[in-house]
Formats: sequence, structure tokens, C-alpha cells
Amino acid sequence: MEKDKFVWPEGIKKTKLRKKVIEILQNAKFPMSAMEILSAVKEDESPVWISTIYRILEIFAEKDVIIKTSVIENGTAVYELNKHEHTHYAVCIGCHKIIPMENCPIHAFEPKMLENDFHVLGHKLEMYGYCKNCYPN
Amino acid sequence: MEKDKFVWPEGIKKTKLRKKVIEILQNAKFPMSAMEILSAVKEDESPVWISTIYRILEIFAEKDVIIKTSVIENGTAVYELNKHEHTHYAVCIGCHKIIPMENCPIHAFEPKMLENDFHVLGHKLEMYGYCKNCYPN
DNA sequence: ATTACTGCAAAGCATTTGCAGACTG
DNA sequence: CAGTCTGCAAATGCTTTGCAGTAAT
Repeated sequence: MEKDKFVWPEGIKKTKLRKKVIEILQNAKFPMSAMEILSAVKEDESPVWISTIYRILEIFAEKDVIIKTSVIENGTAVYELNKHEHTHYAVCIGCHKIIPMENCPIHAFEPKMLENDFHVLGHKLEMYGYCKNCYPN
Repeated sequence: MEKDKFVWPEGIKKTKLRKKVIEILQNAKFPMSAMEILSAVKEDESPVWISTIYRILEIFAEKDVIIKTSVIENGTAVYELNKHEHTHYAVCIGCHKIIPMENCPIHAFEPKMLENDFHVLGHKLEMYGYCKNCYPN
């Protein structure tokens, strides 16, 4: 299993900051919030602003190379590289870690709802609970 | 099938505003945001503030008679009476209407994830797409 | 009469936007 | 050097909090 090579999208400039953001996301085990990315970036560099991080994430998301996921639990969006997989997440109530799941039960699921003729485009599934570090006792 | 009688929780005062909020939620077809509830309340009454609505919703949610659901799509929370049912939602991309679904595919679903020993307490499932009014063409 | 509740103002947090100077191709 | 990026400041949208006067038991 070879690691995907990241393809820099056309028409957007390669700046030090953008390269760093991508690098951070490449090394990230879990989806990260803008704030977390900012902290990771700031380690060495001169001043970086959260608004710039948001702009970078937004432009990469538009180019479809990263995925923005808004997690229900705390209203904060998290970002990860788009590996073109269908993924859902488990969210730890204790430490707020977001853990991707590898399977999805929604294939061939026929939702029944009050409103007929709802045209389903996609779905989000989120499990919540405790990760092994946070599980009480 | 008889309509659930709403049981006023102990230890909280019956004010005109609170009764009105509950009444609005009893008549609501779909979960409502604080803003929508405010609009519904304001029809006749003297000034009502959104912070008060939030406080009312919060206290009822604590008492477990209403349910707060934060929807992924736009980060806005919606509220509905707690009918003690397990429910998921479909969200319209066009008008942001939130439509409860009557079935759930997650029973007996065994999530596989990178982190073993994740202790699942519950889940959220959200379908998105277009309701019949918003479906393009 | 207590204590809880509400109007109102202001703060908080994640995110977005505007602008002028700095950097990339 | 032209157009794109970024630092920075300020605005936005949803939600929360503080306080003092008002209403419910």
C-alpha cells in the first residue's frame, strides 16, 4: 500500500505557509481544527493568523484536496486531506479526539421520513463515546 | 395512538413565556432553532430576547423534556420536544429544513476504527439533500 | 417575601471579510 | 510586475453570561 502523492492544485500559489499546512495534514493522524493547525504551524514561524489558516483551508477545500467536516459535538470544523474515501467519525466526549471509522452501514439504507420526496445527496454519521484514554475507570 | 401529555418538570416555574415555548414546540412539525422559536413567540407578546429563549431551552433540555440537536450542516442548534424516540434527521440544503427520519440503520452496527477500544455511547446520523420544494427543477 | 425568571447589554467563540503591504510565478 | 497571498483589524452569527428589576410560588 503506497502513500498517495499529494497533487498541488492548479492555479494556486505555493507559499511556505500553504506547504506547511499540507505537510501538517499529511502527518496528522486525525482531522484537525483550524486552531490546532495554527498551533502546529506556529512552532517555528513568524506571526501567522487564524484568518489566513481559514483562507488556506477554504481554498484547498474548494479545490477538493482537503475535506472540511463540521462535527456536531462542539460546532468546530475539522480538516483533513481528501483521500477520496467515504468516511465517518467517532468523537471522544472526553478529549474531543475525532477518529475516522472504516466502515459505513448506510449503503442501501432507505430512510423513511415524514416528508416524502426528499432527494438524498449524502449522509453524515457520527458515533460518540469515550476513547480508550478517556474511558472512565 | 394518543398524544403524549407534556409533564411540566418539577422545580421550574410556569411562566407565560415558557408555556408559550412549549406550546410552540408541541405544534412544531420540525425541530426549530432558537431564532425560529423567538419569531414564533414574538407574534403578539411584548419584547422577548433571544438570550431568554436560549435559557428556557437550556433549562428544559436539562430537565430532559426537550432535545437539543446541533446539526452539522450550518452549526445552528435546533430543539424539539423529547418524545423519547431514537431519531435521525434529513437536512435540506436549500431551505435548511430539518426532517426527522423514522428508521435507523445503526442497530447492531459494529464500527471499525483506527483506535481500538473506543467505547460507543451513541450516534448521530444525518442525511442531506433537497426537500421536495427545493429540489432543482 | 424569597427565589426564580426575564429584559437588556455585553462578552465569547468560531469563522469571515476588507484592506494595504508583501511575496510568488 | 501583475496578480495572488498574508498580516492584521474588525465584523459577523450563534450562543452564553452578568446584572438589576419583575414575576411566580
